[in-house]
Amino acid sequence: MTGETTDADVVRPRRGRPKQEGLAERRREQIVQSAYHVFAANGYESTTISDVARHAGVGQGTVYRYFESKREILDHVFDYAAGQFVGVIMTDDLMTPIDSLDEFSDRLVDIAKRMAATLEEQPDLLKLILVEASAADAELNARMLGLEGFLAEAIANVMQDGQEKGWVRAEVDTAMYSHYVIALVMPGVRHAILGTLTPTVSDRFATATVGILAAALRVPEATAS
Amino acid sequence: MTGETTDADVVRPRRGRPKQEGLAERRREQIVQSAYHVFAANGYESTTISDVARHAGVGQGTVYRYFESKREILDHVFDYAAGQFVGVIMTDDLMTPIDSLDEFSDRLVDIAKRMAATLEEQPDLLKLILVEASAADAELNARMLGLEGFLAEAIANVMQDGQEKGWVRAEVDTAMYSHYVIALVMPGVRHAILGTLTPTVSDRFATATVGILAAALRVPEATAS
Amino acid sequence: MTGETTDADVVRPRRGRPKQEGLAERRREQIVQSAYHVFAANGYESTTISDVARHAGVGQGTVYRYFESKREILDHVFDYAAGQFVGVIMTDDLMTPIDSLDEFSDRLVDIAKRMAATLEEQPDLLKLILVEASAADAELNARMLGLEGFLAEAIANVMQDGQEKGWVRAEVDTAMYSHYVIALVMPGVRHAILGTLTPTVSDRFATATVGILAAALRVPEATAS
Amino acid sequence: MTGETTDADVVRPRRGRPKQEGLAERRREQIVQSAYHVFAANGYESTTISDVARHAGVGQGTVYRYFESKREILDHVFDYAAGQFVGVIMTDDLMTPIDSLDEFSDRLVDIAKRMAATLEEQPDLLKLILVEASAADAELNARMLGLEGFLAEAIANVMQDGQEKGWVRAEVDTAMYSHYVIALVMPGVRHAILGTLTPTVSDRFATATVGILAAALRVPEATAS
DNA sequence: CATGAATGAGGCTTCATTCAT
DNA sequence: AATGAATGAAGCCTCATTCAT
Repeated sequence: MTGETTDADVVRPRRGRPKQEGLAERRREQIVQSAYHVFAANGYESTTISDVARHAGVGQGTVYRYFESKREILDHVFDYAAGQFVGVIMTDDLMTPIDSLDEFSDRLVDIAKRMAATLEEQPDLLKLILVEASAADAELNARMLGLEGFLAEAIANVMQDGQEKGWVRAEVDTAMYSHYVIALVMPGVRHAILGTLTPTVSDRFATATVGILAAALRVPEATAS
Repeated sequence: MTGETTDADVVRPRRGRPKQEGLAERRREQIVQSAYHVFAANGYESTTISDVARHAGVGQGTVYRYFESKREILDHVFDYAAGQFVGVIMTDDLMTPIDSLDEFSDRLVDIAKRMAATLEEQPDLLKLILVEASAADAELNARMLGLEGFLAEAIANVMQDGQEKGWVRAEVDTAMYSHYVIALVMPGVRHAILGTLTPTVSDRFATATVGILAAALRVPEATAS
Repeated sequence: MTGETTDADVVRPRRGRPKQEGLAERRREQIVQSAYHVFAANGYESTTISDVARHAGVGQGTVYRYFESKREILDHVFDYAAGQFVGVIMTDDLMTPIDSLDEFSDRLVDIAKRMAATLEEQPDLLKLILVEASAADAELNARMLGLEGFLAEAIANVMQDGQEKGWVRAEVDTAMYSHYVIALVMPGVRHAILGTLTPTVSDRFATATVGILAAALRVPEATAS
Repeated sequence: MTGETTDADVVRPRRGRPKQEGLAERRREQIVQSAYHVFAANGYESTTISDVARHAGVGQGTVYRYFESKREILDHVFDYAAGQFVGVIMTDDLMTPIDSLDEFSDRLVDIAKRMAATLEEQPDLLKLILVEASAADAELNARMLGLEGFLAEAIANVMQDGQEKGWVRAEVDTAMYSHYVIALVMPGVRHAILGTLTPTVSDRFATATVGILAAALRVPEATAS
């Protein structure tokens, strides 16, 4: 109120506990990751905030300092999981052009391997994306579809490029087939989620997936001719 | 559990009028069907017993005369939905032998059409089987996989027969591919669940599915050589 | 119970526990009264639903079978208290015409006595109306003012009648004074609320209230002369 | 931190710079005033310490350096409000003797005007004293009554003096009537609290209040005689 | 001193399940 | 057999208060 406060009072130069920039973000991540695990383990509805807090090693109240509601946490968990998922698939080498069906197959197998590896470490990743997301909520479901659409789009581009380059049959409905590429990965993915994936079985899945895809896309051997 | 509870009350061994033997069964079905609808509409967790009872036109207490718990109802709902689902697919003509890839394709398209029709009437059918079942519970999830395995088995048989008859490539890993047949149906199914299935789109899905499958199974044109 | 339940099922003739018409209303009253007591004793905010339920001798869940929320209970409690309050004041004899200031005073004293008696039995009555209502909520506050306005209106009517009949000074602003009649009752009321009202003190309040009012309304002595 | 926490730390007996002795007191006032505003705006129970701190422009923790508990703040807020309230009424000129009923009336109108002016600036003042105080707590309620008693006492003195000087009827029970003076101010006050006080209405209130009071106190015109 | 992060007790509310009629 | 009333456990969320920095 009065002027004679020497200088301070107005500038309020770092008084009190320093605000620890970044703490908030770290806490959010910490909580989201914990939520990710317990949601995946028990399902969203069956998980209590208490569970999340305990797993994160914080009090329940703390959770609410960083998220408005349980539902908001799920949103972030989905983003987190989707981010990881996409991260596994979308690597730089994905962007390099593909010039033959074999390359495409290799690339797919590559991705599949990476995914398998990731899923081995984080078996919950897809359960969360696939199951919890669809069960939770129409809105989240839509976002999941968005993610799928995004992937399909990328795949469709590759296939179109392949058509131009001649290693994909011209008749292929790329917009459709892209979704089928994803669908063809699912059987393997599901087993991975369930944890029943020995290397042998994994190979069979890879072979089958690639075999079917190759057959579907391959330009008919200029038979006879 | 078993009958010998002195005075019964549990089994009520036909004393007096046998009552309508089927009455109890009818009530159960009535409740299961109601639960099926409301579970599919709102999800298992978000549905209250009250909702089920109201939809069934009975009191909540009555529900508990026929089912031990909410969870048990879900079991039965799953069975109900699975039964309907299988019923659509497993018709007599499925049992008739298949002698060519075209026949196989036709048969698939046939099934797909029947499924599409069913889903149009009962859009919740698959949502329940696919989404609610997996979200609810490990045990139910296992049963869902069992159902899938059962279907895959049937398909594998057909394909093996096809190999013997020569209209399926010998290299095909039938045990695996059968799962992929199911996987290839999924993109269309998902759209059906979401209700975004115009006839045109439906056709594209059918063409794609059958196209891919045919390519995958087809015996290479007597490459002559 | 009725004989021929042969087919019925449509008419559903009193099956199950008879719905006990009136039970709901009784329970509501029971809960409202309990709430009335505990709210008055501890204040609305400091009272828990558990308190209300315990006082009513029911489970907390039961409370929510009859009221949507704690706030809704308060509404009903207010109505209940206001009803009782008005009931004490608005008796038949209040409607009989008044022909002199003395009669008016007597009538007021009468009401005051009845109120004092009521307050002795239910010391919380006014605390609830006056204090809790105003503290709780703008809306409830408005309703309280409405009640006051209603009373004032009645009093104003009597005074206007008195002006016509000549026992109230013509200069009196009846619309205003009516509120003051209520205001003049308040000192006594407050003491009653606080429970510090011996008969002697009560008399002094009555005398003072009536004395002031009489002086305010009285037509100047036989101005004639 | 510092080693010599021996005893000090609490009193901090002027070591080094005496600090600004009044600083603590200023902080307290600052917080009390903020609390006063938010309590009045939202009610005591609905206000959080966070609200108070934010309004005061300090951290929540800081609040607890100056007050033991939320409740203690309310105490001080009450004192603050009461102090302001009394300050408006108890001015020097109040102490000057009063020699006639007219003077008394004038004085009352004067006070009323000052109060009206104050309430216009600080509409929350009385809401806090009247409503929040009574709702919060028996102890605070008692203090409120104490305040009222204090005012009544002062008024009673004036009236007694008036009796001696002859401008107040001898029959007047001054100890009682003093409370009624306050009561008669209430209708106007309430409207002021509610903010529904146009100048016209204000005049009517003033006229009515003074009119009633004058009638009640006035020595009967030594009629005839 | 000041601060904001952390916390856990506790409140309101929902709902699966039991039970008297 | 059927019903709806009753219940209490449990969940989400708020917030007064404590404490490390």
